Amino acid sequence: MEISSKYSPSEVEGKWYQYWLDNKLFSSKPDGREPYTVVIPPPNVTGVLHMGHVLNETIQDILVRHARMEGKNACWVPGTDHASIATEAKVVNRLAEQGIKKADLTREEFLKHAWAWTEEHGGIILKQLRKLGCSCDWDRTAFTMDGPRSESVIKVFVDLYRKGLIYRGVRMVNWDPKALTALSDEEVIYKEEHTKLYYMKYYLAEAVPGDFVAGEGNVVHKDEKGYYAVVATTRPETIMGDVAMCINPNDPKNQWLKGRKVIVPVVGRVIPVIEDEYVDIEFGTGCLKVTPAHDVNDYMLGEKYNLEAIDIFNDDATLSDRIATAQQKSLAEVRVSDDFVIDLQRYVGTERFACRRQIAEDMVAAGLMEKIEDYDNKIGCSERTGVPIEPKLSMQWFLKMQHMADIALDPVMNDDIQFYPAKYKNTYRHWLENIKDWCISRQLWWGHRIPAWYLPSGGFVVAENEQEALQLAREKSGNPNLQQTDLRQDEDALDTWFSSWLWPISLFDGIRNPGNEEIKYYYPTADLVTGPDIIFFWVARMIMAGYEYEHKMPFRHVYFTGIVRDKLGRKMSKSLGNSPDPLDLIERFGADGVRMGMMLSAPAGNDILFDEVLCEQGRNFNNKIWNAFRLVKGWEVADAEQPEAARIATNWFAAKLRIAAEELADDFSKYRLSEALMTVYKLFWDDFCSWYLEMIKPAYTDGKPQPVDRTTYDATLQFFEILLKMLHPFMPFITEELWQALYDRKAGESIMRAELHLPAPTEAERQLCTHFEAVKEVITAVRSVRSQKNIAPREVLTLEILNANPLAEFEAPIMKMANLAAINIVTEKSSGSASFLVGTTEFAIPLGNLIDLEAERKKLEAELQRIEQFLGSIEKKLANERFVQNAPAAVVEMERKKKADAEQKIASIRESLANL
RNA sequence: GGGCGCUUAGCUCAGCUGGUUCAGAGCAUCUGCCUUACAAGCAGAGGGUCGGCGGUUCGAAUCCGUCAGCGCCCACCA
Repeated sequence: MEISSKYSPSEVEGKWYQYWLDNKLFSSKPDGREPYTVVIPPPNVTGVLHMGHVLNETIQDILVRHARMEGKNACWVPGTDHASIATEAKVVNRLAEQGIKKADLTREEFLKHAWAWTEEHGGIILKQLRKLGCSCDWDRTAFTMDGPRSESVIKVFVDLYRKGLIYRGVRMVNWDPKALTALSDEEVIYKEEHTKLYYMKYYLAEAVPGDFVAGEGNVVHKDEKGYYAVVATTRPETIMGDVAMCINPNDPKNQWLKGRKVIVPVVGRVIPVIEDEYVDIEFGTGCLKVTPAHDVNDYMLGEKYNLEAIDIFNDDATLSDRIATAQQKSLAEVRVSDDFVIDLQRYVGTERFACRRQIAEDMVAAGLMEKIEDYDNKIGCSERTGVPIEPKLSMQWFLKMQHMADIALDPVMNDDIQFYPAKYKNTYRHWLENIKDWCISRQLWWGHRIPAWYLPSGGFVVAENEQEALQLAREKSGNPNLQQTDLRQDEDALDTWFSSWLWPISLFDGIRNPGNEEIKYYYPTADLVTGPDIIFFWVARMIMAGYEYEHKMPFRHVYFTGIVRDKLGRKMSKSLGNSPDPLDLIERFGADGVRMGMMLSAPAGNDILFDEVLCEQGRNFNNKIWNAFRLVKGWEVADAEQPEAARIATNWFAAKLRIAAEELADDFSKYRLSEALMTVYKLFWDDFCSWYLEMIKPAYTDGKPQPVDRTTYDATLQFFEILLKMLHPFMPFITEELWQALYDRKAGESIMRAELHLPAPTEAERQLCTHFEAVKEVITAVRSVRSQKNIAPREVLTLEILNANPLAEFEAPIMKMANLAAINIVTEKSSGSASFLVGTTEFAIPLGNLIDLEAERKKLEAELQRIEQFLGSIEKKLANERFVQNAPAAVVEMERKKKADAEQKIASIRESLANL
């Protein structure tokens, strides 16, 4: 049979994926087996596959396929996330391209567009996962906004509301002025920015009799317009909302300001100087402007001192006309000199940053600005839209988190739920111990609408549906004639994570249908694979929901992946253009090659420096496997006696497989998947191909290959099958292709469902492998001599062993692999031979006049020096009485043996030198 | 400002409770080979004062302290 020497993934991958689908090999139903459940971290429904997904999904598929081959009932549930803010933003942009403004649409019209978009793009990513080989149970594909999931979300909202854990209130929230919605604290990312620090003059409102007495550390400012305090701020535009100035009562510089009133520059409002130890004496001038509507801390001060909050912005962060109204009002109360006032009307409607520039300019012109300095500052920005968030007072829905934190902390700290790597336990604890209530409402349409209905008479009811709402509303209002149309449902949607936190439960319908067969069987899930960036957004909250609704952990292990970076360590991004298209990579290297490339560089929790050459390595490995298969299947088989070398090789490799299986199991149990892959990689390439196959390869006589004996052949096919099984979780396609071709298989059979159980290695097998390492050393040493002396591999040599051969039982493979004519035990080496040591045994290869005596002497002398040095250090150690007394006997014994060995080696090298 | 982590070969990383001749792996590099499975390959080789300093110990890549560099997370300094 003629098979290409190159493996061609594109020809087999599609075929086998379809085969798996056709035979329902991914599907799972509850049965008597141990379940192994994984729920996919649902990608955004409109997203496309990127390298981060490739990493994440490959890991999950490896775990799932591995569990399946262990005989577990593996169930990997796929699905997508509606990603409310991201998707809504995309839809808004798309509509804008068509000249449609969201504001011009009704909610219903907008949602129609959003669903159309979702249907158009939704699921693309799931199709792409198939190319990667993901073995998800596609019949279970879910969407966070499909029927069952939406009902679950609403049910949970109502339940938590009735438990008193959800409340509605006016709070300072993170406002995204682009998306026009509130965000949770977790959705705000802080960015370092170069800004300015503006020092503004707040003149005293009252005339002061005489001069202030300097001293007492008072720092007093005065100019022709009078005395003034200086306030430093990064946001001069917010002075329009100033209602107080605050100093630290212990600040010596500002004692003179105690009890005074000052004039807000530009605005002309007269405000009190209040005192609070919150103010940092060291920062700026120690004077803080208080703007309760636009700063979280100021808001707290406002509450404490009962100050008015003047909201100066519209929702889109343009200046509201309230600033002008407020100015007129305050000027009507206390008239101040025009020197300090500018009509605020001119700022109404301007954008916040334009306004900042303008007001700073105006203040400089009016002499109200002391100075402006450069300043580095951290600015909170919206995770989704990127624009700086605006702290804003608004009415929102919140979930009380203390109770949730209480039930979610212990299980992680005491390892009921295990994190890999464990360092994230700290991060997790810190967040839970400083938990804040979760703002769950979003001013968006794309999402689960909050199930609250407002009554015409005021107040609201929370219910699972309109009928129930109406009934509750009638009871609450005491008006039995109340109609559906009298009720107005809350316009807001819920935070996306308010649905994803239920994912491990809602996928098995555990919320709507508690205690059903599926939830009982599949929950808790086994492993969650996700990035540490969503540990708070998602992981922590799933744990909370898990304990609240199932009273059990949602998953037993969490595997945190790293971030995929390029080989220079930069994050992959569209703008850098350093993010390869996974489908293109699959095209070029095959899915198996890409999977391997990804895994070779992916220890849990460390960032992954992705380099295409790793995929190349994966492709090369596929090719190696392919060619090993070609070799083995190309052999003719005969009923002949098994050659000695093959017999030994077979025993050795059988032992080697068991030891490797043990290592693999250990790697898997610790989620060290890269190591596991490397273990199989070396097992296949080095041990199987370079050693085993070479040892059993039938000889050629008369230019024709001899047939292989049946015993060896059968063993080899078995080994090959085991190797394929070990490789299958990592490289599903090529292993299926070859597994199918290795033996005759029944229709519908698959390596996917083949089980892999190897017995633990026996002590004798371990010994065998240890001895065999010495065999390899001898063979390598002979080859090395060949290489140094330029002796062709096909030229037959003789090997001499001084005194006795400790590897006597391995003569056959040594002769074959080193291409020797004979192995002779000698008491004295032939003159003119190249010698080497393995262990304490001396070997020599007679080379006649090929030998370069001088070079040989140099080599031996170098070796002698090295060993003498080594001996010296050991002797010193053994001469140290404290070592001999304190170290464990075994360690001392080992040192004595090292000494004896070294002495023996020195003796034999000296002898060789003498013989030269 | 707090917390966590990292620093071992040219690159990416192993090295678990200090002691098996412990300084390792893969890739890359160098040398020689188109040897009848595979040149996307075969055989062989070179390469590191384990970030610096100090300490504990009979013994330190491993434990402790400290310094330097890098990274991540959290935090209301305007």
